[in-house]
Amino acid sequence: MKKVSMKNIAKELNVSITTVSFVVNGRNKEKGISDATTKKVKDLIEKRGFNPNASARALRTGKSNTIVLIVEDIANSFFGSIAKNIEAAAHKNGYKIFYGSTDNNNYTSESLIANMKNSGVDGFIITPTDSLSEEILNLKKENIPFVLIDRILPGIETNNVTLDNFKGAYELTKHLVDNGYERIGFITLSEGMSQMNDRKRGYQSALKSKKLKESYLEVKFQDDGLFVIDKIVEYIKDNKDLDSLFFATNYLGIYGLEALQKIKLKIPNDIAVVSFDDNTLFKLNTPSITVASQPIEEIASTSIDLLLKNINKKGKAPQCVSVSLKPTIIIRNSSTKKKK
Amino acid sequence: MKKVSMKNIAKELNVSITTVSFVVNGRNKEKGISDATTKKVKDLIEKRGFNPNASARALRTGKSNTIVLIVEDIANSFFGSIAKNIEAAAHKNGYKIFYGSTDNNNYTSESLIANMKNSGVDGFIITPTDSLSEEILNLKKENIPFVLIDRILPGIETNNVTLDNFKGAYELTKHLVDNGYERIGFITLSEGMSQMNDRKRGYQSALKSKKLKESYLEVKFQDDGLFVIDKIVEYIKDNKDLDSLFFATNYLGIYGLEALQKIKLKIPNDIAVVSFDDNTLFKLNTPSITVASQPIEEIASTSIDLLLKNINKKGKAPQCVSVSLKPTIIIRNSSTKKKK
DNA sequence: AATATAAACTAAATCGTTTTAGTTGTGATT
DNA sequence: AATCACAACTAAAACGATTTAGTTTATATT
Repeated sequence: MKKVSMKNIAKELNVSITTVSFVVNGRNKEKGISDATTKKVKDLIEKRGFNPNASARALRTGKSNTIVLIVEDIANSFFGSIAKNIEAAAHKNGYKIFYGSTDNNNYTSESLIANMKNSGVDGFIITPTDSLSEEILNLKKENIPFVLIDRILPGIETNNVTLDNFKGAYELTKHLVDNGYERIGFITLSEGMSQMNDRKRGYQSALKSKKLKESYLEVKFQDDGLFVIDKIVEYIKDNKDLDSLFFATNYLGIYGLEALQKIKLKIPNDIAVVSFDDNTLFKLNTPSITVASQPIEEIASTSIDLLLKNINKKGKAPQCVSVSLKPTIIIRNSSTKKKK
Repeated sequence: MKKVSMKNIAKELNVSITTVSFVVNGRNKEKGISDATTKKVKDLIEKRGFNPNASARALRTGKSNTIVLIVEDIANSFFGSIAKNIEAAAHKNGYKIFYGSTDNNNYTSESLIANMKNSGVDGFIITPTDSLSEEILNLKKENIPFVLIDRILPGIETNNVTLDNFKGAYELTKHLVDNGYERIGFITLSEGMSQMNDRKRGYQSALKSKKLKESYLEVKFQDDGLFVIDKIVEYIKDNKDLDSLFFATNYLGIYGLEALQKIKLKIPNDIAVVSFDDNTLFKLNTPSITVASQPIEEIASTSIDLLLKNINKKGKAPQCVSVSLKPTIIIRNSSTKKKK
């Protein structure tokens, strides 16, 4: 059961390794290998079950047909779905995918990128953490193709595909306001990532037009779930005048539901709820939750397309393209008209 | 911005490539490189930002520090969480992870494994589809380390870590019976994967001791969600005597909740519900759903440990070890005592 | 002075491909 | 008979590491 290489095949057939290589890569016509020889080689390859060694190929060509997907958390349904879609497209195009979760930790992100870079990957799709600028600039400098998703690094020009977070948050807030809610609490992360900032701006902008007061609870991404739930409970108790809550991201929304369950507040009569990001839980919850939903398939397909385009034109002018996709507001039962 | 290789470093310092290699791999003491030379090399490596080329290394050593994780569906929270935990352990041990989703499709699984095999990966963690025997036997024959998770292939001895599915299903069914339910519908997949078969046997065994009648709905994994929901609705309507439902896997449970919502049946008064696999939705649902929960961290850590152990003892007697982990029954409000 | 021992280092082969710059042989053209 | 064109093929370098089997130099031992 010894390894079968081009060398073996060539020797057994009394042809050169070059010939075998040409046939393997389908360049036999182009390179003037006769049909007879081509067939001979193909047959033996089939018989011996030969498969080219990827490391040797990558070493020689400098191309590994591998891309890296770095997300915040692969166990989160939003990123899981993105990963699923990106995977499908990648495999269809002959690429394999390394993945990694950052947990929004900057150090993790850095070492993830560093490690992968050494592995000679062809490109990156990255959900950046907020202080990843240096690593990202390095990627640019080294001319390694990459695209940022979900959020960007302000001040750095890159390929990126994001959501129009401002619009989503504005419309979600506007929906609450239109339904008569006046004290809307905004629960978000304290880390200053661009998508969160944009959502905050959207919320603020919608309030400002009606001259309503802002109210915030900020938690850390790293905080333990139970701790976050307690924080939310505390926040609600400390702000009795709140008539509605806006959760800026899906897991905050889920923690929020747990918190409200814990203190037995009824949605929407005691307090209305809206959240960013859709998922099955929000759809099936009693009551179902109003959300700003992201076009996951589109995010995935756009980003992988963009990356592959960049990989293939390697060397050419590395133009940066920014894609902003539109959210869909899905109105459900957690935010029905406020009863006076 | 040209590539920096050992060759460059060596030339610049007037030492041999060998010396550089020894230092890079921390074998300087062992190989009798003087402290002065070692420092000199280390300093320049730092200065130039040298990183060894992974392809060259893999080509020469036959080891790529890469493993493959093949799951049913990375977007499913169960597999997403497994992936997250495996990833953490892998990275800690210096391994990168390729991932792939099979969607329970045999052809996809096969080509996934074939592709990855050529990439010279060090090992596999696989959620096998039901007719993957040939590929798996090939892996054994080629002496490539792998471990099966979640389910096994009957008749093939492998490394594997699974749940005691019989026990979980038995206890979940027993719980329903103890609470007075007598007509329990079992909703499962028609594909004959081992974990599903075991769950079915557990259900049957629990019914048999009380001489209760069995009742089944089988759907295909590939079926569209809306179609499955309709099937469940139809099944309930056709079997008016059902007083409870047992969903054999988490997404079936979720479809089940959608179906019950659609026809406005109240849990547990109209019909009780239990499901395999826990998740946030089941916990937060109104009412919360009774489940058999799998020890995800343990599944992940056990399987990666087992795989790494196998990779490291390569060549040694390839003993097959089977680990069966215990489920936890979490009793919630969807299966309270039946009212007569 | 010859020899042994140890410390510090290195030349070159090797892994399995791809690719450049050929070579060889044959038949047609002058 | 010499030249040319073309088809069919190939030798060998290169990619960037690891590793074996050394070599060289200095010091200690007889």
